[in-house]
Amino acid sequence: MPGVRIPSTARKAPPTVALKTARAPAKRSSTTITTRPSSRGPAPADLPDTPLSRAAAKIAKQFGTKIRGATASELNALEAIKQEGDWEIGGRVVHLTNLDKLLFPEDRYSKRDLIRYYVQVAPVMIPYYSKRPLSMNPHPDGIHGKSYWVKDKPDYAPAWIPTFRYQDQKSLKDWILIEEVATLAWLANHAVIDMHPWYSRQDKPEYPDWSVVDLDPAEGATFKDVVAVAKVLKSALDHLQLEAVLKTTGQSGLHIYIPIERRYTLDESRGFVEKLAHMIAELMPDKVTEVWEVKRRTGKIRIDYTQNVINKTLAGPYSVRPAIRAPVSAPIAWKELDDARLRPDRWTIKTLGDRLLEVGDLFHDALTLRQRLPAL
DNA sequence: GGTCGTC
DNA sequence: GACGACCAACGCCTA
DNA sequence: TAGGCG
Ligand SMILES: [Mn+2]
Ligand SMILES: [Mn+2]
Repeated sequence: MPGVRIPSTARKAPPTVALKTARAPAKRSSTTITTRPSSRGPAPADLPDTPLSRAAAKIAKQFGTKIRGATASELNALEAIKQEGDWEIGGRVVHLTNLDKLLFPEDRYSKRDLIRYYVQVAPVMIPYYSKRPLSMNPHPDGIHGKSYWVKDKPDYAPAWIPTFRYQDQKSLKDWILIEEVATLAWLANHAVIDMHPWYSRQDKPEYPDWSVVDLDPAEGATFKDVVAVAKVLKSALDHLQLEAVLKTTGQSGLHIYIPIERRYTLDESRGFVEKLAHMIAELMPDKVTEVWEVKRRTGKIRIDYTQNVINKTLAGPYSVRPAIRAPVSAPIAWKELDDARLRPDRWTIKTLGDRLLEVGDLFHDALTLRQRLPAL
Protein backbone atom coordinates (compact mmCIF):
# COMPACT_ATOMS: atom_id res chain seq x y z
CA MET A 1 0.00 0.00 0.00
CA PRO A 2 1.54 3.30 -1.07
CA GLY A 3 2.14 6.11 1.32
CA VAL A 4 0.05 9.21 1.08
CA ARG A 5 1.32 11.61 -1.48
CA ILE A 6 1.57 15.21 -0.52
CA PRO A 7 1.27 17.76 -3.25
CA SER A 8 4.62 19.50 -3.31
CA THR A 9 3.47 22.35 -5.39
CA ALA A 10 0.50 24.25 -4.52
CA ARG A 11 -2.63 25.51 -5.95
CA LYS A 12 -3.86 28.88 -4.84
CA ALA A 13 -7.00 29.10 -2.86
CA PRO A 14 -10.16 29.31 -4.89
CA PRO A 15 -10.33 33.08 -5.35
CA THR A 16 -14.07 33.33 -4.95
CA VAL A 17 -14.52 31.79 -1.54
CA ALA A 18 -13.30 33.78 1.37
CA LEU A 19 -12.03 31.98 4.44
CA LYS A 20 -11.94 28.78 2.57
CA THR A 21 -9.21 26.34 2.65
CA ALA A 22 -6.35 26.32 0.30
CA ARG A 23 -3.62 24.01 -0.56
CA ALA A 24 -0.53 25.87 0.16
CA PRO A 25 2.47 27.43 -1.29
CA ALA A 26 5.83 26.17 -0.28
CA LYS A 27 6.68 25.71 3.32
CA ARG A 28 9.99 24.26 4.23
CA SER A 29 10.84 21.65 1.65
CA SER A 30 8.48 19.47 -0.29
CA THR A 31 8.05 16.02 1.08
CA THR A 32 8.43 12.74 -0.67
CA ILE A 33 6.91 9.93 1.30
CA THR A 34 8.87 6.74 1.19
CA THR A 35 6.98 3.53 0.84
CA ARG A 36 6.30 1.83 4.07
CA PRO A 37 7.97 -1.42 4.92
CA SER A 38 5.93 -4.54 4.44
CA SER A 39 2.70 -4.18 6.30
CA ARG A 40 1.46 -7.72 6.40
CA GLY A 41 0.38 -8.99 9.77
CA PRO A 42 2.78 -10.85 11.98
CA ALA A 43 3.19 -14.52 11.19
CA PRO A 44 0.96 -16.50 13.55
CA ALA A 45 4.04 -17.80 15.36
CA ASP A 46 5.07 -14.26 16.24
CA LEU A 47 1.61 -13.03 17.21
CA PRO A 48 1.70 -11.87 20.83
CA ASP A 49 -0.37 -14.18 23.02
CA THR A 50 -2.53 -11.46 24.50
CA PRO A 51 -6.28 -10.93 24.10
CA LEU A 52 -5.70 -7.58 22.41
CA SER A 53 -3.20 -8.83 19.83
CA ARG A 54 -5.23 -11.96 19.11
CA ALA A 55 -8.45 -9.96 18.73
CA ALA A 56 -6.78 -7.36 16.52
CA ALA A 57 -5.29 -10.01 14.25
CA LYS A 58 -8.61 -11.82 13.98
CA ILE A 59 -10.51 -8.66 13.12
CA ALA A 60 -7.87 -7.53 10.63
CA LYS A 61 -8.15 -10.88 8.89
CA GLN A 62 -11.95 -10.69 8.89
CA PHE A 63 -11.93 -7.34 7.10
CA GLY A 64 -8.87 -7.96 4.97
CA THR A 65 -6.91 -5.16 6.63
CA LYS A 66 -3.26 -5.14 5.73
CA ILE A 67 -2.16 -3.06 8.68
CA ARG A 68 -0.08 -5.01 11.17
CA GLY A 69 0.41 -4.70 14.88
CA ALA A 70 3.44 -5.35 17.05
CA THR A 71 4.93 -8.83 16.96
CA ALA A 72 5.71 -10.85 20.06
CA SER A 73 9.40 -10.20 19.63
CA GLU A 74 8.77 -6.49 19.25
CA LEU A 75 6.73 -6.46 22.46
CA ASN A 76 9.50 -8.35 24.21
CA ALA A 77 11.99 -5.80 22.99
CA LEU A 78 9.76 -3.02 24.36
CA GLU A 79 9.85 -4.64 27.80
CA ALA A 80 13.62 -4.94 27.61
CA ILE A 81 14.25 -1.22 27.10
CA LYS A 82 15.13 0.44 30.39
CA GLN A 83 13.94 4.02 30.59
CA GLU A 84 14.99 5.15 27.15
CA GLY A 85 16.17 3.59 23.94
CA ASP A 86 15.61 2.91 20.26
CA TRP A 87 12.84 0.46 19.47
CA GLU A 88 12.43 -1.42 16.20
CA ILE A 89 8.73 -1.55 15.45
CA GLY A 90 7.04 -2.26 12.15
CA GLY A 91 10.27 -1.81 10.21
CA ARG A 92 10.97 1.60 11.72
CA VAL A 93 13.14 2.74 14.57
CA VAL A 94 11.38 4.88 17.17
CA HIS A 95 13.29 6.52 19.98
CA LEU A 96 11.40 5.98 23.24
CA THR A 97 11.89 8.04 26.39
CA ASN A 98 10.74 7.98 30.04
CA LEU A 99 9.07 4.62 29.56
CA ASP A 100 8.24 4.13 33.22
CA LYS A 101 6.81 7.58 33.77
CA LEU A 102 3.35 7.11 35.23
CA LEU A 103 0.84 8.85 32.98
CA PHE A 104 -2.06 7.35 34.96
CA PRO A 105 -0.71 7.45 38.52
CA GLU A 106 -3.81 6.01 40.28
CA ASP A 107 -3.68 2.96 38.04
CA ARG A 108 0.10 2.97 37.89
CA TYR A 109 -0.02 2.84 34.08
CA SER A 110 3.17 4.07 32.50
CA LYS A 111 4.00 5.39 29.08
CA ARG A 112 5.20 1.88 28.27
CA ASP A 113 1.67 0.62 29.00
CA LEU A 114 0.18 3.24 26.69
CA ILE A 115 2.58 2.32 23.90
CA ARG A 116 1.87 -1.39 24.44
CA TYR A 117 -1.86 -0.78 24.05
CA TYR A 118 -1.63 1.26 20.87
CA VAL A 119 0.81 -1.00 19.02
CA GLN A 120 -1.46 -3.96 19.67
CA VAL A 121 -4.79 -2.36 18.78
CA ALA A 122 -3.26 -0.80 15.65
CA PRO A 123 -4.72 -3.22 13.05
CA VAL A 124 -8.27 -2.48 14.26
CA MET A 125 -7.77 1.19 14.98
CA ILE A 126 -5.72 2.55 12.08
CA PRO A 127 -8.40 2.08 9.39
CA TYR A 128 -10.43 4.77 11.20
CA TYR A 129 -7.47 7.19 11.16
CA SER A 130 -5.93 6.47 7.78
CA LYS A 131 -5.79 9.56 5.54
CA ARG A 132 -7.39 11.67 8.26
CA PRO A 133 -5.36 14.61 9.58
CA LEU A 134 -4.68 14.18 13.29
CA SER A 135 -4.94 16.65 16.16
CA MET A 136 -2.68 15.76 19.05
CA ASN A 137 -3.13 16.67 22.71
CA PRO A 138 0.02 15.56 24.56
CA HIS A 139 -0.05 15.05 28.33
CA PRO A 140 3.68 14.81 29.08
CA ASP A 141 3.07 15.06 32.82
CA GLY A 142 0.23 12.57 32.87
CA ILE A 143 -3.54 12.89 33.03
CA HIS A 144 -3.40 15.43 35.88
CA GLY A 145 -0.71 17.57 34.31
CA LYS A 146 -0.98 20.38 31.81
CA SER A 147 -1.71 19.34 28.25
CA TYR A 148 -1.41 21.29 25.02
CA TRP A 149 -2.57 20.97 21.43
CA VAL A 150 -0.34 20.18 18.51
CA LYS A 151 -1.54 20.23 14.95
CA ASP A 152 1.60 20.94 12.96
CA LYS A 153 4.01 18.03 12.72
CA PRO A 154 7.02 18.99 14.85
CA ASP A 155 10.37 19.25 13.11
CA TYR A 156 11.82 16.64 15.44
CA ALA A 157 9.21 14.03 14.48
CA PRO A 158 10.51 11.23 12.23
CA ALA A 159 10.63 12.06 8.52
CA TRP A 160 8.86 8.82 7.63
CA ILE A 161 5.62 9.92 9.30
CA PRO A 162 3.46 11.10 6.39
CA THR A 163 1.69 14.42 6.49
CA PHE A 164 -1.03 16.38 4.78
CA ARG A 165 -0.28 20.01 4.05
CA TYR A 166 -3.22 22.27 4.71
CA GLN A 167 -3.75 26.01 4.93
CA ASP A 168 -6.43 27.04 7.39
CA GLN A 169 -7.55 30.55 8.26
CA LYS A 170 -4.45 31.18 10.33
CA SER A 171 -1.52 29.19 9.10
CA LEU A 172 -0.02 26.50 6.96
CA LYS A 173 0.52 23.18 8.69
CA ASP A 174 1.64 19.67 7.97
CA TRP A 175 -0.86 17.39 9.65
CA ILE A 176 0.24 13.95 10.76
CA LEU A 177 -1.46 10.93 9.19
CA ILE A 178 -1.52 7.58 11.01
CA GLU A 179 -0.90 4.88 8.41
CA GLU A 180 1.23 2.36 10.28
CA VAL A 181 1.91 0.97 13.73
CA ALA A 182 5.21 2.81 14.21
CA THR A 183 3.44 6.17 14.02
CA LEU A 184 1.24 5.14 16.93
CA ALA A 185 4.38 4.20 18.85
CA TRP A 186 5.89 7.62 18.19
CA LEU A 187 2.66 9.39 19.19
CA ALA A 188 2.25 7.42 22.41
CA ASN A 189 5.87 8.09 23.32
CA HIS A 190 5.12 11.73 22.74
CA ALA A 191 2.49 11.36 25.47
CA VAL A 192 -0.36 11.75 23.02
CA ILE A 193 -2.94 9.88 25.07
CA ASP A 194 -5.97 10.55 22.92
CA MET A 195 -6.02 10.68 19.15
CA HIS A 196 -8.34 13.14 17.37
CA PRO A 197 -8.82 12.44 13.65
CA TRP A 198 -10.70 14.69 11.26
CA TYR A 199 -14.12 13.60 9.98
CA SER A 200 -12.92 14.10 6.45
CA ARG A 201 -10.11 12.50 4.52
CA GLN A 202 -7.06 14.15 3.09
CA ASP A 203 -8.17 13.92 -0.54
CA LYS A 204 -11.45 15.79 0.07
CA PRO A 205 -10.95 17.72 3.29
CA GLU A 206 -14.02 19.94 3.02
CA TYR A 207 -16.35 16.98 2.54
CA PRO A 208 -16.63 14.79 5.65
CA ASP A 209 -17.68 11.17 5.47
CA TRP A 210 -18.83 11.21 9.10
CA SER A 211 -21.46 13.43 10.66
CA VAL A 212 -20.86 13.28 14.39
CA VAL A 213 -23.28 13.70 17.25
CA ASP A 214 -21.56 14.43 20.54
CA LEU A 215 -23.66 13.82 23.66
CA ASP A 216 -22.29 15.86 26.55
CA PRO A 217 -23.90 15.60 29.99
CA ALA A 218 -23.62 18.81 31.98
CA GLU A 219 -22.94 18.96 35.70
CA GLY A 220 -25.81 17.26 37.48
CA ALA A 221 -26.94 15.12 34.57
CA THR A 222 -26.57 11.37 34.91
CA PHE A 223 -25.30 8.82 32.44
CA LYS A 224 -28.79 7.34 32.54
CA ASP A 225 -30.00 10.59 31.01
CA VAL A 226 -27.35 10.32 28.29
CA VAL A 227 -28.59 6.82 27.52
CA ALA A 228 -32.20 8.00 27.40
CA VAL A 229 -31.31 10.76 24.94
CA ALA A 230 -29.26 8.33 22.85
CA LYS A 231 -32.25 6.01 22.58
CA VAL A 232 -34.51 8.79 21.34
CA LEU A 233 -31.83 9.82 18.88
CA LYS A 234 -31.69 6.24 17.66
CA SER A 235 -35.44 6.21 17.00
CA ALA A 236 -35.14 9.47 15.12
CA LEU A 237 -32.31 8.05 13.00
CA ASP A 238 -34.35 4.89 12.37
CA HIS A 239 -37.26 7.01 11.27
CA LEU A 240 -34.97 8.86 8.87
CA GLN A 241 -33.65 5.50 7.68
CA LEU A 242 -30.12 6.41 8.67
CA GLU A 243 -27.67 3.87 10.01
CA ALA A 244 -25.28 5.12 12.64
CA VAL A 245 -22.63 3.70 14.93
CA LEU A 246 -22.19 4.38 18.61
CA LYS A 247 -19.26 4.43 21.00
CA THR A 248 -18.40 5.29 24.56
CA THR A 249 -16.30 8.39 24.99
CA GLY A 250 -14.25 7.11 27.88
CA GLN A 251 -15.17 10.29 29.73
CA SER A 252 -18.82 11.05 30.41
CA GLY A 253 -20.92 10.97 27.26
CA LEU A 254 -21.46 9.03 24.06
CA HIS A 255 -20.50 9.60 20.43
CA ILE A 256 -22.69 8.78 17.43
CA TYR A 257 -21.16 8.69 13.94
CA ILE A 258 -23.41 8.85 10.87
CA PRO A 259 -21.48 7.61 7.80
CA ILE A 260 -22.28 9.88 4.86
CA GLU A 261 -21.39 10.31 1.22
CA ARG A 262 -18.69 12.87 0.65
CA ARG A 263 -21.10 15.26 -1.03
CA TYR A 264 -21.95 17.58 1.86
CA THR A 265 -19.86 20.42 3.16
CA LEU A 266 -19.09 20.63 6.85
CA ASP A 267 -21.65 23.45 7.02
CA GLU A 268 -24.30 21.13 5.65
CA SER A 269 -23.27 18.29 7.94
CA ARG A 270 -23.36 20.62 10.94
CA GLY A 271 -26.71 22.01 9.85
CA PHE A 272 -28.18 18.54 9.69
CA VAL A 273 -26.99 17.63 13.18
CA GLU A 274 -28.15 20.99 14.49
CA LYS A 275 -31.69 20.38 13.23
CA LEU A 276 -31.62 16.85 14.58
CA ALA A 277 -30.46 18.16 17.97
CA HIS A 278 -33.22 20.75 17.91
CA MET A 279 -35.87 18.10 17.23
CA ILE A 280 -34.66 15.99 20.14
CA ALA A 281 -34.50 19.04 22.40
CA GLU A 282 -38.13 19.75 21.63
CA LEU A 283 -39.08 16.13 22.31
CA MET A 284 -37.21 15.98 25.63
CA PRO A 285 -37.05 19.54 26.96
CA ASP A 286 -36.41 18.31 30.50
CA LYS A 287 -33.38 16.28 29.47
CA VAL A 288 -31.80 18.16 26.55
CA THR A 289 -30.48 21.69 26.47
CA GLU A 290 -29.46 23.75 23.48
CA VAL A 291 -27.68 26.30 25.64
CA TRP A 292 -24.10 27.23 24.79
CA GLU A 293 -22.86 28.45 28.19
CA VAL A 294 -21.78 25.59 30.39
CA LYS A 295 -23.15 27.21 33.54
CA ARG A 296 -26.67 27.31 32.17
CA ARG A 297 -26.77 23.68 31.07
CA THR A 298 -27.11 22.26 34.56
CA GLY A 299 -28.67 18.84 34.86
CA LYS A 300 -29.15 18.40 31.13
CA ILE A 301 -27.53 16.85 28.09
CA ARG A 302 -26.15 18.98 25.30
CA ILE A 303 -26.23 17.50 21.82
CA ASP A 304 -23.18 19.26 20.49
CA TYR A 305 -23.57 19.77 16.75
CA THR A 306 -20.77 22.36 16.61
CA GLN A 307 -18.24 19.54 16.44
CA ASN A 308 -18.86 19.28 12.70
CA VAL A 309 -16.32 21.92 11.72
CA ILE A 310 -12.95 21.83 10.01
CA ASN A 311 -10.10 21.44 12.48
CA LYS A 312 -12.47 20.33 15.22
CA THR A 313 -12.33 16.75 16.28
CA LEU A 314 -13.50 14.19 18.78
CA ALA A 315 -11.32 11.44 20.18
CA GLY A 316 -11.68 8.67 17.61
CA PRO A 317 -12.62 5.01 18.00
CA TYR A 318 -10.26 2.97 20.21
CA SER A 319 -8.51 6.13 21.39
CA VAL A 320 -7.43 6.11 25.02
CA ARG A 321 -8.72 9.03 27.09
CA PRO A 322 -6.79 11.07 29.67
CA ALA A 323 -8.80 9.94 32.68
CA ILE A 324 -8.48 7.64 35.67
CA ARG A 325 -8.59 3.92 34.66
CA ALA A 326 -7.23 4.74 31.18
CA PRO A 327 -10.61 4.35 29.50
CA VAL A 328 -10.93 3.70 25.79
CA SER A 329 -13.50 5.12 23.40
CA ALA A 330 -15.13 1.78 22.64
CA PRO A 331 -17.74 1.04 19.97
CA ILE A 332 -20.92 -0.52 21.31
CA ALA A 333 -24.06 -2.02 19.83
CA TRP A 334 -27.24 0.03 20.13
CA LYS A 335 -28.80 -2.78 22.16
CA GLU A 336 -26.16 -2.28 24.81
CA LEU A 337 -27.91 0.95 25.79
CA ASP A 338 -30.23 -1.40 27.70
CA ASP A 339 -27.33 -2.91 29.64
CA ALA A 340 -27.29 -1.51 33.16
CA ARG A 341 -23.54 -2.11 33.37
CA LEU A 342 -22.84 0.31 30.51
CA ARG A 343 -20.64 3.22 31.55
CA PRO A 344 -18.77 5.76 29.46
CA ASP A 345 -15.55 4.33 30.88
CA ARG A 346 -16.65 0.70 30.84
CA TRP A 347 -13.65 -0.42 28.74
CA THR A 348 -10.04 0.47 29.36
CA ILE A 349 -6.61 -0.34 27.99
CA LYS A 350 -6.71 -3.38 30.29
CA THR A 351 -10.05 -4.77 29.14
CA LEU A 352 -10.41 -3.79 25.50
CA GLY A 353 -8.71 -7.00 24.29
CA ASP A 354 -11.31 -9.27 25.89
CA ARG A 355 -14.05 -6.95 24.72
CA LEU A 356 -12.84 -7.17 21.11
CA LEU A 357 -12.62 -10.95 21.33
CA GLU A 358 -16.25 -11.01 22.40
CA VAL A 359 -17.86 -8.52 20.03
CA GLY A 360 -15.38 -7.81 17.23
CA ASP A 361 -15.19 -4.38 15.62
CA LEU A 362 -18.60 -2.78 16.07
CA PHE A 363 -17.62 0.43 14.25
CA HIS A 364 -17.01 -1.08 10.84
CA ASP A 365 -20.04 0.57 9.22
CA ALA A 366 -18.23 3.88 9.67
CA LEU A 367 -15.79 2.70 7.00
CA THR A 368 -18.18 1.21 4.48
CA LEU A 369 -21.60 2.83 4.67
CA ARG A 370 -22.17 6.01 2.65
CA GLN A 371 -25.56 7.61 3.13
CA ARG A 372 -27.39 10.68 1.94
CA LEU A 373 -28.67 13.07 4.53
CA PRO A 374 -32.44 13.61 4.37
CA ALA A 375 -33.88 17.10 4.49
CA LEU A 376 -35.13 18.00 7.92
C1' DG B 1 7.05 16.12 24.76
C1' DG B 2 11.57 18.29 22.55
C1' DT B 3 15.09 21.91 22.08
C1' DC B 4 18.29 25.28 23.30
C1' DG B 5 21.23 28.01 26.28
C1' DT B 6 23.71 27.95 30.52
C1' DC B 7 26.10 26.39 34.73
C1' DG C 1 24.38 15.84 33.13
C1' DA C 2 21.03 18.96 35.30
C1' DC C 3 18.39 23.06 35.31
C1' DG C 4 15.06 26.38 33.41
C1' DA C 5 12.79 28.84 29.75
C1' DC C 6 10.32 28.27 25.86
C1' DC C 7 7.26 26.23 22.48
C1' DA C 8 3.55 23.30 20.91
C1' DA C 9 -4.23 25.49 18.00
C1' DC C 10 -8.26 26.42 15.92
C1' DG C 11 -13.09 28.00 14.74
C1' DC C 12 -17.52 28.88 16.00
C1' DC C 13 -20.67 30.92 19.56
C1' DT C 14 -22.56 34.68 22.42
C1' DA C 15 -22.67 39.08 24.49
C1' DT D 1 -14.35 41.83 18.86
C1' DA D 2 -13.23 39.42 23.28
C1' DG D 3 -13.89 35.56 25.90
C1' DG D 4 -16.25 30.93 26.19
C1' DC D 5 -16.25 26.51 24.57
C1' DG D 6 -14.77 22.05 22.89
MN1 LIG E 1 7.99 18.51 30.19
MN1 LIG F 1 -18.14 15.35 24.14
